[in-house]
Amino acid sequence: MVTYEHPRPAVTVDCVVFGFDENDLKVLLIQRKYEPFRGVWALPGGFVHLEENLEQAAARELWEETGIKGCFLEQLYTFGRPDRDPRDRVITVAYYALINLNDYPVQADSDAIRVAWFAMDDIPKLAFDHEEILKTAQQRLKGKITYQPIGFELLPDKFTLTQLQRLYEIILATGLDKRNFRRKLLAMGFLEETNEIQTDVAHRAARLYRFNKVRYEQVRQNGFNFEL
Amino acid sequence: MVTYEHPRPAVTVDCVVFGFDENDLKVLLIQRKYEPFRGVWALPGGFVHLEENLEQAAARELWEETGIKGCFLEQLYTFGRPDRDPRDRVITVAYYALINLNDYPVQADSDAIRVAWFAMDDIPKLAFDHEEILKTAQQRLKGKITYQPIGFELLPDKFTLTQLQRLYEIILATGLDKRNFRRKLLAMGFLEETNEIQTDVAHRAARLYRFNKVRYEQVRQNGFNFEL
DNA sequence: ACAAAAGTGTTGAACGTACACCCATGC
DNA sequence: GCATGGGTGTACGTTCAACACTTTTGT
Repeated sequence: MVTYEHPRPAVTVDCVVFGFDENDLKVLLIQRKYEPFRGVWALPGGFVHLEENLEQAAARELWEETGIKGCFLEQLYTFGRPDRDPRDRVITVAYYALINLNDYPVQADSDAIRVAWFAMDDIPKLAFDHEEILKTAQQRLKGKITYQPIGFELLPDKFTLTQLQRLYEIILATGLDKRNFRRKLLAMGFLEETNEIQTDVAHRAARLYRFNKVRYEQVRQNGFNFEL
Repeated sequence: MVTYEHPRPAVTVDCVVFGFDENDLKVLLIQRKYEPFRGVWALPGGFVHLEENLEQAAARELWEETGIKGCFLEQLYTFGRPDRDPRDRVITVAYYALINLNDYPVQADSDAIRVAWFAMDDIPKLAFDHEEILKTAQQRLKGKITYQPIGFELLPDKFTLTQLQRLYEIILATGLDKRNFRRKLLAMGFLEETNEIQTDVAHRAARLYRFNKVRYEQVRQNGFNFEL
C-alpha cells in the first residue's frame, strides 16, 4: 500500500571508515565497478532497504563491501544536493566508522571489489560529493575526539601512551607535551595499566594500557567530563 | 529517466523550532489535519521536492506552515526507523531552528492550520517519533550553546545580560553566578554595549547589549574559542 | 520608603603550561 | 657503547568558583 504519492528520491548510506597506523590517519575506499563514476574511488555504501533502519543499512553495506563488522559506527550528516548524483535524485545518509587497523589489515583486493586504505593526505579524486563527505567526517572526528573518548576505537585493545598521544597529535594536527598529556589522561582514571609491555621494539619497551569502559562510565556518573 | 531500480522510501524534513520568552524555552508545533495522527500535535515538516536540497526543503516547509523565514536553521539528525510512520517507509531529515519570539509572537490559528508554542516542560503527546526528535534537538541545543555563540539567535537584537544569563540557565538547566557570567562574556570581546537601556520595567533599567558578529569573527580568527 | 533588579571586586584553589634529564633496552 | 624512545616533577601564570552589598528606578 502506497499512501503518500510523491515522486521519491533514492536513499543510500555511505560510510567513512577511519583507521590509524602509527603515523597516518587512513580511510578505506572502494573502486567503483559500475557507472556512474566507473573506476573512480568512492566511499563504501549503497541503497537502504525498505525493512532495515539506517544504521543497519550502513553496517550491512560495510560488511558486504569491506568485510568489516561490529565497529564503532555513528551517523555523520545527510547530503542531498539535487545534482550530487548525475543520473537521479539520491539522498545519502553518511556514517563514519572507527576501526583498529590491525583487525582489518590492508586487504588484498577480492575478485569482486577493489578496496584500499588511503592516508588522509593522499586521497585520490572521489566519486559524487564524497570529498565533501570525507571532509565533514574529518572535522567531526577532530571535534569529537576532544570531548568523547572515541580515540580508543582506532587503537588495539592494548596500547602505549605514546601511541595514544600520536593519534591525538595527528587527528588534531597539533603537537602535545608528553608529560602533560600522560598526567592528564592517567588522572582521568579510566586507563587501566596492564602488566604487559611492548614486544619487538628496538628500544626500551613501553607499558601497555587499556581503555576501561566500565570505569569510564563510573567517573562519568560522578560528574567527570572527558576533555582534550 | 529512472536509473536506480529499488523500492524507495519517502523522504521528509521536520523542523524543531525553538523560541525563548524570559522564563521558558518553547517549541512551535502544528496540529495535524490529516491521517495518520489526525488532530495530534507534530513538528512542522513535509515532503522533500525532487529539485530542492534538504535545507531548502526545511526552510520552505517552515515558511509554508508557520510563516517563519530567514532564521538560524541547521541539520539535526536523520531518523529512519522502518516503522516510524504506520503507513509507509518514511525517512525524515530533522532540522532545528532558533528564532526570536518577539518577531513571531504566539500566533492566532490561521484557517488552514493550527499552530502553537509549547513550553518544553509542557509538551503534549506528539505524532510519529517526534518526541524522540524533539529530545535529540534539545540535547543538541544544550550541547552546542556552550561552544558556539548561537544563544543570541533566540534573543532580540538588543538584550540585557540578565536575559542572556537566564537563557543559558534555562537551556543548561543550571544556575550561574551573575558576576562570573558577566565578566566572562564581556571579556570575550564581541558583546557590544549600546547606549540604550530597557524601557517599561518597574525597577532600574538594565543596559542593552548587542552580539557583534564581525567582532566575533575577528576574535575567533585570533585563536579565541567560545566556551561556556 | 519600599520593592525589584542592576551593577560591581577580591581571594583562594584548581588547573594548564612550559620545560630537561636520566633510564632501559636492542643492536 | 650508542641510538632510540620511555618515563618522570616542579614552578609559574591563568582561570574558575565562591561570595554580599550598594545603586538606581518605579510605584
